[in-house]
Amino acid sequence: MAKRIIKKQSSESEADALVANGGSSQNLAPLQIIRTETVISRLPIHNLVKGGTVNIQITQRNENGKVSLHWEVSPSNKYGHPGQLAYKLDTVIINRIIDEIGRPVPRMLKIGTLNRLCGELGSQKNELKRALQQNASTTISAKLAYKGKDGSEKKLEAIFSRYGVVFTGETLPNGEKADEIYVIFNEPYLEVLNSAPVRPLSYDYLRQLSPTCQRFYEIVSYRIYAALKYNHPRAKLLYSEYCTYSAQQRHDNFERVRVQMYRVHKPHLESEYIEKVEYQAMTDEEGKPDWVIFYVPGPKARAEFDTFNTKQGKAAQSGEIHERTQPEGHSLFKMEELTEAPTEMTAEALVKHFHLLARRVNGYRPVSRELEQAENILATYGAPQAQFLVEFAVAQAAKTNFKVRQFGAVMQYLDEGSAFYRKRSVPVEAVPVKAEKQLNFWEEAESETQQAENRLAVLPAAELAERKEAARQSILAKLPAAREWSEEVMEQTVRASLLRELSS
DNA sequence: CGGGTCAGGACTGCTTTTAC
DNA sequence: GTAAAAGCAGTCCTGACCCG
Repeated sequence: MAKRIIKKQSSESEADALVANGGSSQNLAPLQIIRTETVISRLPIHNLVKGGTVNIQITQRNENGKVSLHWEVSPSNKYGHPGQLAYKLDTVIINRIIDEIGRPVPRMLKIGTLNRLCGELGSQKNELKRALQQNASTTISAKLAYKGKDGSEKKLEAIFSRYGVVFTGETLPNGEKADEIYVIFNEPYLEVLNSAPVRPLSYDYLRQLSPTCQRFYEIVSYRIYAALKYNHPRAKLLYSEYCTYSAQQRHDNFERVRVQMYRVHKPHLESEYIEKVEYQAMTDEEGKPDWVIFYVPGPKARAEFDTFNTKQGKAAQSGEIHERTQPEGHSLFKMEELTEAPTEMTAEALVKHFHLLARRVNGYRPVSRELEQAENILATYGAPQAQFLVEFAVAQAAKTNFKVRQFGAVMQYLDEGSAFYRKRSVPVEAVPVKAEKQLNFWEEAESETQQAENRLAVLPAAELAERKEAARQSILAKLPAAREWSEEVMEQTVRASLLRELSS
């Protein structure tokens, strides 16, 4: 059986070829942009931390308690957990060859000789061979849903290894002797490679980074890209999720976190991919300390964004678009829940954004009065400013220890936030909240709100009416559109205002 | 070409020091 | 008091060399 080869510029008719030449005979000048699939590459497989063992197991449930994402990586006892070299091999060599070949990806890919790959990665031959064996022998148990590049709903439910390896001189499935090293993709992985959206990364940049810094770049680039696309000043990333998706150790002491992340951030700050890093303390659902990390994109990120949005990059954008259009309940990753901006800022999205930031409630279902309030804000201020106002309100409330619980509380900050928004040259900083303070924050919130409600309940009728009227006038002064609100919405907003007064 | 050995370097996590 | 940087120890990687 004759071996069929796909050249770099393969024609459509050749696309189903059994064997592809991954570039061993071609110039290996790196591409400026590499497009990688957006499903499996976002989840951790490799142990990038030296000196420690990692147990990669992620399970996420939706609001109904049903498993929406299961991801478990089981390395081979014989070859060990794929580490840094195996990671570089996947991201620098194999992903690049896949990108060069284009879609559909053939089942069998020629990746080169040990010597040449060693030259590319600067490694020893036996180490490289082991890295390939580690990648090939590591099994993944996955259950997840994703959106295909054609927009269709896809599922990945399988226990699989991504590919097998045939070394030089060994026998290929077609009976021939391998003249170089080949990887043979297994069906679940091949399906993802051919159906998942892709997203662009700067190949030159990721190549020069150390593995942990490269992984950070892969993770944060989604957020940076989104922040630039939607013209937001900062991108956000949860520390806990960074740790989960990079398989790095998670600390609960801020000094540890800062030092750990300092090293990860350093090359990106030096290269000006990131201009500024800020932390905001919070707690996760289990009450463990966590931090929202804000990143101000630097000139390099902007230049990258511009490149991706011109010539070569245009074709590679589908990935980042699809990641933001996951229908509710089908979100692949929890990481998406803190994305800087939904594709379209609807009233529902705005309310959800508020409850996520203010109360760490995921998948909140807005009630009608909240939707009405959000619609009013959107109509008055427009989507970008509306989102800013929500974030501003949450930050300002944290400053004064006001435990915002209802969307109506945002109304209190509209004029102040709007003034800040107009002076965009003056950045609104994240309000740093000490971890130890934050630990008890929400525990206190319940009782404080209850106390405020108790105070409200015992107010003399005359004083209550007076306070309500003052609050109503204040809201109307701040937000002329409030004149159009229903009585119920106005009542709720006034009530939120009074609770704030009484809890301070 | 594949594999083994080994000294030096790189990286990570943690602690301590320094600067403000 | 806090943030940034330096120092340290342990582990793993890297590159050179050698052998079959």
